[in-house]
Amino acid sequence: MDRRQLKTQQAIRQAFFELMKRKTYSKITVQDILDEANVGRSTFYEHFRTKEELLHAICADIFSHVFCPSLEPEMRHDFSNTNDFRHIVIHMFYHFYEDKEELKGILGSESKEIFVQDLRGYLGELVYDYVFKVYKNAVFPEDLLVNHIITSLIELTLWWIKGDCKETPEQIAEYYFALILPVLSA
Amino acid sequence: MDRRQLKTQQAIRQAFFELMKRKTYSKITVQDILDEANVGRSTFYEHFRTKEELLHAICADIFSHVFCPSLEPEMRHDFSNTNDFRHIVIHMFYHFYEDKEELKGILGSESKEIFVQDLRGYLGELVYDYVFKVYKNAVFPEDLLVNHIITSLIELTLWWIKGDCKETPEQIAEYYFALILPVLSA
DNA sequence: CCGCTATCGAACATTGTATTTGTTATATTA
DNA sequence: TAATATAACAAATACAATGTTCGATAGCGG
Repeated sequence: MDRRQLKTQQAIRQAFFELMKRKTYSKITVQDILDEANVGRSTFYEHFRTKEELLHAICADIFSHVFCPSLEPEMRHDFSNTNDFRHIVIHMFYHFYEDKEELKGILGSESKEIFVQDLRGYLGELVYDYVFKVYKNAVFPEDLLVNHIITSLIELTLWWIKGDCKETPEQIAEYYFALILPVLSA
Repeated sequence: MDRRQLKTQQAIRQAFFELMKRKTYSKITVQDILDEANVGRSTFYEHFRTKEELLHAICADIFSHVFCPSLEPEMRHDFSNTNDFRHIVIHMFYHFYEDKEELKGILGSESKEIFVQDLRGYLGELVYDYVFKVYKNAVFPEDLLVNHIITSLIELTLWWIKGDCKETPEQIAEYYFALILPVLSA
């Protein structure tokens, strides 16, 4: 990739994070980003169609580390050992901890919704596969249960990051399974 | 209140709901509302400072029925009998069922966030009081638990309405407590 | 070194918000 | 029912932000 493109991509992303320390997502204008990143107007629009597309790209960056397929080939699509899912969750929390500062910005404003929406996408299949290895009873409708398991994970994440990640990733994972396992084995 | 004011208030609210059947919240412009409601521009701004303020007002309308203080004086601030909270929840689902159509519109677009935010406000104290009548163990941090109980209620509501309220209010309430009671008495 | 292309920046069209102003219509109350 | 208050209205306007276009310039890779 052309160095120039790379440079502006980085400049824009960095500017975005910088601005997020000071302003709320919806208050940040494209112009703000251009000024902060020292990038021409038309250049920005050659890279991203809208401000929202930029945010999606940034989320994708984050998730590409979190849900990296290559790093954990053996723990995918095999939940015969229930611990695999536990490992993935812990792994996720570790990565979120690394991106703590950026995430605090994103989750502290309207951008939260987009982040959550994207995260839901990634967790969807994953949780679905998991739940039906563990879940035996037919107390709940399938999708209600899956929705609750996903939602609980997401909301716990939000709570954790909002509170500045005081607990360790392992501790948070413990909390998570303490919240959902009683339901799965009701 | 002046009949004229009442009339425009109703016209605006009704126009809003009508538009929500066709468009997403963020796609609805003030102009759309003016046209649909047959109301002058300046008139609108004499009633609401912004479109968002209108939405808050509409949410307040809905919640005023749901969390009506006068209707249930005996079941407030007394959770010595745990069933009181159960009744409030069922009562809530009943009202949401009545407002089903409107809620589907609101929850089906960006307006969801504002609705949820407002609902959180109403549920906050209520759930807090409830949880610590029931909860005995010190497995979770207080606010984590409260957050989870509130969130689960909200997300279950969203799931239910999105799915067109196929279950009865009582049924949904059952699901809710089946989701949270195992956690509270872990 | 040459050709390709990314960047620049200014201008522009567009859309939407919110305010202001003066006029008209409709309530309330005396 | 007449007088007073005030709500509704239309039109004009300021303003803020988005997204597009275009010709010139500078930097990259082969």
